[in-house]
Amino acid sequence: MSFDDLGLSPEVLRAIAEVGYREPTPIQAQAIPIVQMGRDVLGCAQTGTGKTASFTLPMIDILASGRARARMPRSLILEPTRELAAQVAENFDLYGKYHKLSQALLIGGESFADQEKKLDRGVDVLIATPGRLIDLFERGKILMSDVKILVIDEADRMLDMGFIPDVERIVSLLPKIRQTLFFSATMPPEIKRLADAFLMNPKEISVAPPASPAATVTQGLVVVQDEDKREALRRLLRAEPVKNALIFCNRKKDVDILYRSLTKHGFNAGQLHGDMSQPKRTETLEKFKNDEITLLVCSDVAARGIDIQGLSHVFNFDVPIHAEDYIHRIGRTGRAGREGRAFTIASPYDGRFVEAIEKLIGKPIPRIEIEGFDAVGFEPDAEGGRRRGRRPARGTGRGESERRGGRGGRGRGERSRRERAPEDENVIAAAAPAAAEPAVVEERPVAAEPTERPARAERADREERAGRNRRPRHSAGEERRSKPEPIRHDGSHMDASRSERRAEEEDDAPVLAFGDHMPAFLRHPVKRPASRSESDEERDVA
DNA sequence: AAAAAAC
Repeated sequence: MSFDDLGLSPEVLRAIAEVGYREPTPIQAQAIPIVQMGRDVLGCAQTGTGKTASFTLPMIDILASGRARARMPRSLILEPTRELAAQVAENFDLYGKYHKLSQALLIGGESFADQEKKLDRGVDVLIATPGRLIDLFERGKILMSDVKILVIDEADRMLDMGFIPDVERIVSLLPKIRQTLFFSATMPPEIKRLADAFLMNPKEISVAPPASPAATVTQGLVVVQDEDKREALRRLLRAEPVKNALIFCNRKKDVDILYRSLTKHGFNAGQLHGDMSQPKRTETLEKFKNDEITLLVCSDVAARGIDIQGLSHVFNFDVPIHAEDYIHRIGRTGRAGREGRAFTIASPYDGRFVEAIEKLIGKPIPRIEIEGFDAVGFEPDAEGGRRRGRRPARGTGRGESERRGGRGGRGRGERSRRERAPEDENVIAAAAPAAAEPAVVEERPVAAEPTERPARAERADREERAGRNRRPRHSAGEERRSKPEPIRHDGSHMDASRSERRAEEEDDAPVLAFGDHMPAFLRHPVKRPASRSESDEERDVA
């Protein structure tokens, strides 16, 4: 099967060839002829299957004849997130290179003026998120009466995000006679109902059983104490052959904390979540795609559909609460038949969430071990109910750390190994991966000898920490750390007590006016407003 | 429990 067999125009074929694609993916092979026939499509496909091109390619040819009138777009594509909308727009640029189609990207967070100007000039392709589209419609900037093709992408996600009323409203504004392409990774009853309402005699296309991660993704899961998660992540990052990775957190606040922690530890990281300004979001994603940033800490804004060429790894710093999100997240890697690796860091209280995920994907996620960490199990669900706060009440932290005594994964790693029972062949020795390409973030293997913790290293560790505190805060912190920091390969920082680590974390918070000698009891992070869209700027000021 | 999306 080749693209030449699909009846696409020479112009589109030329654009495809220049991008380097030769063979259509299964969904493209199935959907393109149907779309060309003008039929409705109900596509059940995971992201990463080439879904976007399955509608952009034939749409370009269909729209090639005819011209758009002012404010009357000829086609409309609805996307759940701004990033996805932007990605689809890029797709039209790419494959529509030899056509003169006009397009407009209507998303929030950007100026109205440019979008209105484009609408006035007339657009063949309108790509939008629901909110901004409705806003512009209510301002009288758009007339929907000429829309011939409607695409609803990621319908299940629109449902999750509560966009369905908006979508229904938008669809009610469109002509009844039109072609509709409806895509969803899953088909819960509510989505089926919508599909029935929007589509006429659709051709159903299903390319991968929903809820099954790409077979090319190697998965692993490790359970550690909450307070050890960052350390566990760093070790994984150093042990794995990471080219680039998405690191998912469940909360925006934690995205920010983890991003700063990783940056502090010398990793080349960026962050992406919905409280950031749109320009910053766009810029960060661009940098990640250009490999200027290696690790992107993100919320679920990036969980679905975002297409990053050759993403080597996905890490779940938090277990996703909704099992489907697990599939979406790890589906960012292993795309287009490539290999990908996905690791999940669970806390002892995530048992039931992990269970739900394993039930959904129909198999257990292989447990891995991280050198130097004790194997921790899940707490029974009863206790999970009153999950301990992520940040225990603050004291000086001293008593806590003393009670914990010399906890430190190191020295007890050996013992943990006996826990491995059920599926030894599946155990991924995360700390000593099979020789693949070397890690970008860390070339040397993580310490293998879990025996003694040299006091010298510990002291150096403390001094280093203290030194960092004395160092003036740079405003250009990100640039300063563009290269991984080649320190502490031996995992000596493992034994930092929890209080030390907490202090380290508070170190991230902007501290005003106390200089270096602020008393410890005052070292609380500044309480910030819920919206932290300017967090980067705040940090620079601090 | 949290994320996303309009101002």
